[in-house]
Amino acid sequence: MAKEISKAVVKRMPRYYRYLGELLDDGVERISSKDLSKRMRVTASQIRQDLNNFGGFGQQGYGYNVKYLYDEIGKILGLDQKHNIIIVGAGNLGQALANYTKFEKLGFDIIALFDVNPSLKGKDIRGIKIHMLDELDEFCQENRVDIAALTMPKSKADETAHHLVKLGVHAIWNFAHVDLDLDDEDVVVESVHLSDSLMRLSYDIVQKRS
Amino acid sequence: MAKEISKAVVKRMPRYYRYLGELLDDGVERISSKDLSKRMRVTASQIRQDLNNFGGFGQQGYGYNVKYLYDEIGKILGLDQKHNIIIVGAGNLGQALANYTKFEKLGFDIIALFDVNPSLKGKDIRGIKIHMLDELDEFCQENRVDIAALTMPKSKADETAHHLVKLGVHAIWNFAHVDLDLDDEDVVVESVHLSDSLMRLSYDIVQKRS
DNA sequence: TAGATTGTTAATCGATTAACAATC
DNA sequence: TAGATTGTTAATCGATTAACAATC
Repeated sequence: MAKEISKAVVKRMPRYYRYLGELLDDGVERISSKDLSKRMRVTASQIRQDLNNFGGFGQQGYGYNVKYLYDEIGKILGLDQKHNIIIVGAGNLGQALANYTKFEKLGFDIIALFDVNPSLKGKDIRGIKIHMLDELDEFCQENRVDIAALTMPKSKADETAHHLVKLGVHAIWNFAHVDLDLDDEDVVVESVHLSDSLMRLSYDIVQKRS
Repeated sequence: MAKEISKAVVKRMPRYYRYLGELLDDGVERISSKDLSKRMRVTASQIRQDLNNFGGFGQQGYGYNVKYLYDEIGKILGLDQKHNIIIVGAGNLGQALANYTKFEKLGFDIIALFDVNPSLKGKDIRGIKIHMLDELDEFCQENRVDIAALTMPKSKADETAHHLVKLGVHAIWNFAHVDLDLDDEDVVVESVHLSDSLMRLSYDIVQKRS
């Protein structure tokens, strides 16, 4: 690729995608960076700068075509292709993710769950089978797995992550409360640390009081 | 307060807390910014700058006392006090959060769930009662509610958030996929947008391929 | 004391905002 | 055409890193 795009910019792209989706639903055909900036409460300058990292999607005097921009951002985010997800750890969080239909609409198909708990054997979530963990290797060999969501206790997360990488999984969505040590591996990791999020909220609460 | 501390710094504090907790568990008594920087893969300079926003917790020639620094960061994050959480939306995600015992250890007690679904009436999660939503007002009047976690569909989130603020809830942990419009309200909001996170992962996958 | 390491100032780097020529 | 609005360069702002005097 030409130039590396900064993390700050990438982080904002899903939000653009969301707002454009809403505009699309509302039947809005075109929007200027100025109007979008009002809705999103960011500067118009930032919107134009951000988008121009990826290409010139607008037109002088007109603004941006909502449908076109929505689709282009979708492509940037890889939403024009399907992704198969497996969930490793079929506890409450894993099951909650499997029940979430929103991801499917974005092209992310959850194709299996895995757990060590024998009481879950043979069960399924919305038709998505819960496998025993010892079936993981075979499953990964027989199916394309694009993303593995890690929803098991943190003590098992690092080990499992390394194992998944060996099985050919190159993307990990990490919900365990550890930083996975995969720096040398050919893998991308996105972590969701719920308790970190809760602590930030707690910090803001304390600040507001004082 | 003297000076506003930047969001970037605050965002890193939970991570420091986590690493110091691990060091504490490992029986490590003191650590230098240099050694911590190696573990955390950040610069020592950043660690010292970050911490000095809140005070001088270290000692020249010695480093930082792990237990002391851990406790101090805990105080900064408000973990020295208890927080009562209610979960509004007792679907899969809400139930998953209620089942998560980690939060309790950090001082966050989930005291009730609420839902509109009558089939959940009278049920409980680990002894935490699921109430019907029409009991929300009364509950908030009779109990101290510090944080409301919003785990309902996004169509109801904004309305519910406003209602909660009216009931005296000043902190919202938002899991709905919308930006709550509470700018004029005296409330702090922390959002967890799971699909945004998934899209960022997807972006990284596409990038790695090319 | 001498070595280690902080707290803090200065330098660098990157990200955001402002401005405006290009152009639809 | 005239007005609107982009794409892009320049200016500003903020965050990170480097350096080092202070001091345990």
